[in-house]
Amino acid sequence: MAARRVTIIDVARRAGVAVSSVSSALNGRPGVSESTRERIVQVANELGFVPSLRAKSLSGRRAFTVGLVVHRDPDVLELDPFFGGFIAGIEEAIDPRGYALVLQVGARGDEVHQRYRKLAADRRVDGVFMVDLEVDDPLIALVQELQVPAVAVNSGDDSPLPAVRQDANAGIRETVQHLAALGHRRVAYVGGRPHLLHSLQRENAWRAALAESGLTPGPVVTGDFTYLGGAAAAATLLALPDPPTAVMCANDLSAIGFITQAESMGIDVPGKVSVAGFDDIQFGTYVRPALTTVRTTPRELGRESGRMLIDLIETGEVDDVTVPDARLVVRDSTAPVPPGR
Amino acid sequence: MAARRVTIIDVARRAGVAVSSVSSALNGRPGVSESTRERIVQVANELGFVPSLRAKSLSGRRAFTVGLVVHRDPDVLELDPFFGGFIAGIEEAIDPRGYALVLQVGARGDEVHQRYRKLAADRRVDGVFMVDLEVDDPLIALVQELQVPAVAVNSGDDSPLPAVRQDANAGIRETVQHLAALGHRRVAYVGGRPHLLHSLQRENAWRAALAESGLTPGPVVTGDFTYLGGAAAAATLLALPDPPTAVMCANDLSAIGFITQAESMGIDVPGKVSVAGFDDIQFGTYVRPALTTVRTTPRELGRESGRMLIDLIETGEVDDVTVPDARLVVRDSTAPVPPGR
DNA sequence: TTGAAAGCGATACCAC
DNA sequence: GTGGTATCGCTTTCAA
Repeated sequence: MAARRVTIIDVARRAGVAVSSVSSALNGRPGVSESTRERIVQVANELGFVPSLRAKSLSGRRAFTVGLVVHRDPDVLELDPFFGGFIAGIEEAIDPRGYALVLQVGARGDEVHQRYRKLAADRRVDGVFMVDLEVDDPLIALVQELQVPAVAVNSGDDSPLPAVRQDANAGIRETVQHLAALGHRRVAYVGGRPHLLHSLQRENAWRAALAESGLTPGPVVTGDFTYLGGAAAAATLLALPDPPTAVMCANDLSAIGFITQAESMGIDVPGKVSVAGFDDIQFGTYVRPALTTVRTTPRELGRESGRMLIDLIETGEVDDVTVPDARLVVRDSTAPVPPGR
Repeated sequence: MAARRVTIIDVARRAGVAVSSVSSALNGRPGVSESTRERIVQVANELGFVPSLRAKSLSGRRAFTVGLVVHRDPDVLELDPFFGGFIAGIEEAIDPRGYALVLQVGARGDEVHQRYRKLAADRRVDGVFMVDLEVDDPLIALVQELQVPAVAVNSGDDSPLPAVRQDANAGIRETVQHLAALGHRRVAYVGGRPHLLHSLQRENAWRAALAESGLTPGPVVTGDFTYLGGAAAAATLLALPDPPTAVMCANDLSAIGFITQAESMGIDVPGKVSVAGFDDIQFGTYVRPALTTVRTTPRELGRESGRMLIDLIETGEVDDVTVPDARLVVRDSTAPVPPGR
């Protein structure tokens, strides 16, 4: 049988002080002389006192827990480069501060709503991360209604929620400039799931960058961030009477799908068409040709999000944060425009 | 400002009964007449009463939370086919029963130990999942010492912990039989990280299956479950004076690495060498040739693990469970042995 | 500065 | 059956 837990009362008794003094001493609150504090700390260590999280939660009205609801199909999750790093980053930030992460997965929209409602009703978490935000996402209104502290990841500039962002613009601009410098004038775009905010952001960045380079947008295919979507886009774009000489894809997975499809159509990459991705997944370094892409840093995003959320929970306010830009990584899937095009 | 929470006292007052009766009524405990129970439930609904999880935790000595500590590098996680499905499965099982999952990530061994210790000291979770078990894993002793209920996933047959297993034997036997039927006599093996229990299990299964088919084991390369490891194994095995005509890899990722390396050495797959993987990751269906592999079902494992862990927490004992066997999926990376070999 | 006592919101035991 | 109350282990007022 487990020995009875050492409680704050044991510490108080042993140190010959009141429990309130122990509490103040151990939580660094004022109201105890330095000498008693030292004695209390000493005794607490001797006794191996660990304050009960449950009791703290009940009396302190905090769960010391934050939540992440992943609105995605588990199968999609398998190929997702974001969450592993993001979660690791969150952990780095919250663990030292005594918080833990509750993770929930749900594919369907209504399901996700229910998760948030339940999380809030149970007061299981003190705050939540909002990722994969959609345009006019109803979840934003939901967490506001629920009064749950929340930080948004890569939300729009007009986010009503505190936000941490990694700007895609810089990386995409670099990519477009890189392609332009290689002589490409007809640059197509393979988008991601259109209602997702970051799909829009990326596409807008692409348009803006083209304009800056004095180019007009090439054909655009609406994709879905999947391998198969990228392959389908290749089938469409490369069958065009005047096919693009370069393609920017909304993520690496679709870029890889695009490349595979192109090659199976006998169209060489990057000989006939240059392809660039976005994310910098590991597979991008393994495929042939190795993928030119924009490197994002989910771990930094997670770390900053975690820090922000806890600051928000504990102080009630935080400033938005921007992590260093996503940057272009040039590999082998982009090359000078073929002669005669 | 958030309205004051509706408590059990409010419900009791409104229903004109004692709080203890409300508690009994709402938790389906005996000791209340059917009529008062109905009235209480009615009132609770009217008032929108949601019992406080925090108070329940403190008085009921349960956190209604279970933990998963992932002993892995976040970068590796990115390509891992297991956790997405596994976590989704856990959730399916625990959410309806009122539990949530705390996820922690840690790469270094001592770090992981500390996580478990902290989880236990804080009593943050009521139980934990043990995955990626190593041979003579010290974590098993740790959770026993810590007295934390735990279920082991794919542990050895002599596990001191309740376990849920998916047998790799059947699938690997099928694979070997498939290769044997194609005429292969010289079947190599590319292993996984050697101290991991499931690496051993898979290699043993391979040996046993070969023996059953009357074949002697081909060359074995110790891998590490990575793409690069698979590629390195190909470089080694295919440079042998008498190279194998077929290779079984400990997982799909290394199989894909193997294939890529083989082809870059000008050795056709499956023309010159057949390659089979293990896991059935999505990429396996995208690569050319599409990968012959053994399909595992992490989601089922998660679901059963979740169910078991909660049963264990609530009843103190459970029986081991075996989910349906991993099965062979034949695609294009395996073919008849080339003539003359 | 220190200590006593009132919450926090349930569960569970024990009278009646 | 039902109602009162001690208990879980802290935090936080408020007197002394």
